[in-house]
Amino acid sequence: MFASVKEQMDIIREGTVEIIPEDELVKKFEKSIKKNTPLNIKLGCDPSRPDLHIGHSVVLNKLRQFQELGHNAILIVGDYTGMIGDPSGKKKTRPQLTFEETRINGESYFEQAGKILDVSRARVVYNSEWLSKLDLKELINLLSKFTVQRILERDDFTNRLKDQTEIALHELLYPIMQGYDSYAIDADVELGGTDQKFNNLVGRDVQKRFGKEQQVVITMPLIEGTDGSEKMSKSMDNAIGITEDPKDIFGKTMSIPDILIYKYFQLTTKVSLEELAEIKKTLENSENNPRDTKRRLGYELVKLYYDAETAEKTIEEFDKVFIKKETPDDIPDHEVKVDSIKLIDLLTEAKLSESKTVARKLIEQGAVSIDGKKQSDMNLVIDLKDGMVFKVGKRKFMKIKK
RNA sequence: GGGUAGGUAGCGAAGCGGUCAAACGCAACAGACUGUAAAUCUGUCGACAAUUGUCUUCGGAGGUUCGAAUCCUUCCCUACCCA
Repeated sequence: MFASVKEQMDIIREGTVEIIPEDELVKKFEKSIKKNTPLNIKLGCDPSRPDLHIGHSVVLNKLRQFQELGHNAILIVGDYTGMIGDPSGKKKTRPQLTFEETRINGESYFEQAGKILDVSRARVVYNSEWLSKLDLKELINLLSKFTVQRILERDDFTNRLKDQTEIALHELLYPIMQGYDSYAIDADVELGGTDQKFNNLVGRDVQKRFGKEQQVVITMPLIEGTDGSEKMSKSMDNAIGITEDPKDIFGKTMSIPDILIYKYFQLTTKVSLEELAEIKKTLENSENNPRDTKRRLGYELVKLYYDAETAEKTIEEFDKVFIKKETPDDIPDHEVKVDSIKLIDLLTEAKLSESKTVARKLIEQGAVSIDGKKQSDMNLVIDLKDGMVFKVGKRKFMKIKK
């Protein structure tokens, strides 16, 4: 049984940037109710970057809503395109994946998405299934339905032409291949970030050219990463991974700029609309410390990807280390076999610093302490004792184990 | 195929024979401060050794020179214009 069209629309519309076109979605819902068949909701996944971060969760959350409304979630792993290798980086050609890698990554993607989706009711397909069967004749037929101008309209390409960065020929085919995926699985709706708008619209074109019903494209906002300016991505090193340690999820959340707090709540957590309104009010009142709201955000995220208990513990640890500046409970051990060692050698060996030179600089800057006592002698030789606690910077700790 | 402009540290970008381990910006790291791993300010930011030293870096390989990121040869790569 499906909910009413209005109910479904209200839920789906929430948080989206665009629904193209909205009236077609209404019609699709109507038809689905009348025929009592679920809609196919497509989401493409990139198997070259199998680590999901909370930026991906925005779109996955929307997909989950569709699931909850009784529709089919279809995850498409772009293994075929992954095997060809997408050199979308500026200079580096992306390493081409082997067949095995795409499978492993695909599975890992699926597993991670399971933290958000109901995977037992989701379908995963690999696009090699149909793309590898296209022969040149069919490919040419497919390509003949598009013009260079149409493909170059895409912002990315336009900008790259302007910036004089290379565009590999096959990159031009990507949108068409992705569009072909929609045709192959009979997608009714395709979800994606706003950056995928163009690609997803091409899906509509492909379906139309081949005489199929066109999909509705729903775009979701992209969120900025922890640096607050660039879109969250692993390559920008500003992402919060959903499989990261609770303390990293929490800590990284605490490092986002204050202005992003609301957006994160809205797009990456499951808090209700009422709570959202309350959070907004809290943030607008300058008497409140944004830190406290941010801390709640971190709590919500840890709770989402772990559980409430872990979230409580994480918050306690954070307070202890960063607000009260105490030593955390859980410190990694470093096993030593010798009785004494130079401090700089120890720090390097234990990976608390990258090199001895860096270790020296850290000591010079007063970043190193042993059992709470700041060390300033870079030639210091330490007599190692079991249980000694070393601290480097604000968050690197190590306990000696003999 | 012809022409032009380029390839510099994590990225962007100066330098165009010695004073270059290489300006500057961003990122990163550290310190101070702070209601936060926000913001702001200060510092560090190739490696090794130590108190002004040594070694490896400026697309690759050779060469010229007392001395090269800087000049020459050659190769590889990229963008743009022309065909």
